[in-house]
Amino acid sequence: MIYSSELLKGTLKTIVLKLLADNKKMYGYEITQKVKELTLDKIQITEGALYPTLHALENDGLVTTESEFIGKRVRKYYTLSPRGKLKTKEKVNELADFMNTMKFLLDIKTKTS
Amino acid sequence: MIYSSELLKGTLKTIVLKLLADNKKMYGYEITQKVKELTLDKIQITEGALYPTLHALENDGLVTTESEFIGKRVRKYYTLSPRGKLKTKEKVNELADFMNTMKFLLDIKTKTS
DNA sequence: TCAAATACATAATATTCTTATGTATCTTTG
DNA sequence: CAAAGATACATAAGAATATTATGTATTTGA
Repeated sequence: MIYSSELLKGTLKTIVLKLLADNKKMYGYEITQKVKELTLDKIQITEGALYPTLHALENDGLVTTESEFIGKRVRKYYTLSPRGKLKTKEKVNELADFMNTMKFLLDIKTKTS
Repeated sequence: MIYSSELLKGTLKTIVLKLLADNKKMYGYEITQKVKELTLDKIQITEGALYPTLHALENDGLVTTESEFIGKRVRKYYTLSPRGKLKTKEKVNELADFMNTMKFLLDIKTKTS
């Protein structure tokens, strides 16, 4: 199963931040592969979604970047800034809370109010 | 806490379908209030999001409607069609699965691959 | 009586994704 | 050794789905 695309909406930024928190330093393509691997292909981040998201995180000062040459090809590493680390905790907590709320909503068997 | 707005994206349709599955017959305003109540004000569905969603469900044949007059004011009830019931199960299962995957992603402590 | 709540709806705008396209290098395999 | 596939970046057009604003109207409660 691959999830219908709308589910990812609103969670991509949090996923990226969390991966950076766990892995210190990652580059874009690596992030797509890591997510694909960890989710057994259920979540496949497209490049058209990822790169703009990474650029937005950089503009917001949540990550810093450093480019490295691997042969002749450039590779752009992203690292969380101190503010990025705080933001990650907030976003992860919020998403965890949201999922608990959703779990409750989806399990309710109440027939009347 | 009220969740940042992007989290709701992609889950609204599922929430509405699930509520209709549990309560047989509901009208729009009632749905907004029920969600607000069940989530302790954490999720507040806006009318601009809800009504187009309900209309889309109707166009897709997932719900049927019947209007009723309460005094001089109209109230439009929504009920799941047979296809809507099937669709609800699919969507709820998919979202539950997605949340498990996200839970795993957010909990991982792996430092390297 | 007048504000707040109930009840519907739509339009303009914003956000955030998909899909398509572009460029270029590196690696594997027949 | 050529060609396909993987690696690696990026942006633009379009779609989907929400917010915010606006509109209409009735009912309720302080």
